[in-house]
Amino acid sequence: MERKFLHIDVNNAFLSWTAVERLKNGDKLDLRTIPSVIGGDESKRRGIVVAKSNIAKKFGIKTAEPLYMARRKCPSVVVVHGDYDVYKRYSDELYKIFLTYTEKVERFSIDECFLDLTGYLKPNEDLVKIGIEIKEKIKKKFGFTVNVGVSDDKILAKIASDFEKPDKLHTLFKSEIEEKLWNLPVSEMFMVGKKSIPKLNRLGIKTIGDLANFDKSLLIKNFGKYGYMIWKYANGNSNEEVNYIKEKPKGIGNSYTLPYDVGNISELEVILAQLVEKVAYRLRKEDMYATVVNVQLKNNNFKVFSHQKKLDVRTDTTKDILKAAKELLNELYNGDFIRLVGVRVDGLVEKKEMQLSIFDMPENSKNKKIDEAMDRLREKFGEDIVGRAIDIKSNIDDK
DNA sequence: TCTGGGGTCCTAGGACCC
DNA sequence: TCTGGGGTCCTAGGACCC
Repeated sequence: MERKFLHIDVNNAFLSWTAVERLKNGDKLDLRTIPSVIGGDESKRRGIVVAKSNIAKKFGIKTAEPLYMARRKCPSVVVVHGDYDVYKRYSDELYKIFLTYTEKVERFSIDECFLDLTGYLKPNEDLVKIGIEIKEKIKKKFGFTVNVGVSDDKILAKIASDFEKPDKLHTLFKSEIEEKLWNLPVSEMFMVGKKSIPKLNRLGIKTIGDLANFDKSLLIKNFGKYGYMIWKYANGNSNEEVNYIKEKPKGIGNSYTLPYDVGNISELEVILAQLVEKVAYRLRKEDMYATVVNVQLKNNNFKVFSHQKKLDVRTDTTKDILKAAKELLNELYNGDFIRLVGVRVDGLVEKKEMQLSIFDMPENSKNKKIDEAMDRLREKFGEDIVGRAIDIKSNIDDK
């Protein structure tokens, strides 16, 4: 049976959502009508462009570039901080709308969903018409726009939604790829990033059509599995399914860019402890145990290095994770001036009643009680109630 | 007034085992 | 005393996505 996929992508999501929220709260200025960006706090060295208005884009401002560069391109650009809670709320509302069309909705990111409507359409319904209906409904209800990609292949639907923006619906059926996809430069291809472009170019691959028609085994020889994947995508044969059942995370991590470079391990350990608190809390909220702990540092030259280790016993306690993280930090730290510290737990496994006995040891139950008490404080007063050393530090820095 | 943060997947090399 | 080969596990690093 012919498959029926939609990919729906919010146009300039963080910027649009912030703009709509501000209008709702009585603001007269629509950020979408001026050169504006969502950006981080420069005094805390988070000064990058997270999202931009279409007008900002016309000035050549790019996502992820430093704000000072954006200002150089457009001195009058308005920079606004983001609000993740607002974004989460709009994302949830969208998801609810999509679920009225099919239960097969995959939340690919906070502002993108895949819908599988195969077998969900009545005989008189048409996939494109449904796409238009969804698009118009969102615009009317919320006041922001989306792009809709329509295809009989999941990845082609995603590529289609990336065509001309905003507020557009595009089809890219397998039968249309020669005409609509293959003439585009290979740099436009989903999953082809800036490291792969020159490598592909060196093989004579300039367009997506070149990629699709390139010798498969030669691509595999040069790029391994990755080569096979992008070759399939370019030929419209991803054959991927919409993963509508929410998967458990495989790893959980937090990282922190320090407001100033730190060249001293005891100061790093303070930050490390804060990050472990956060990561361990999120791990417990997922009802999972970690089997691997990873610590990452970035030095003042932006060189990233990391160490990880497998734990002897799976755990979800702050204490165990901190112990491992400290050991890793100590073997990792070489005296560099450090810009960023990160902590991740990996190899996550779901909690099962079975192993309770191992964790009922006196020492463990004590740690558990501490963690539970802290977690209750977090639930009650918000995450910031415990461990505020990071904030105190940056406040001092602001003075 | 220099470059965020959260993820997933893959690869290469070494250790270790049979 | 010149040394294969297959397999698994672990670690470090990198590419890509939003």
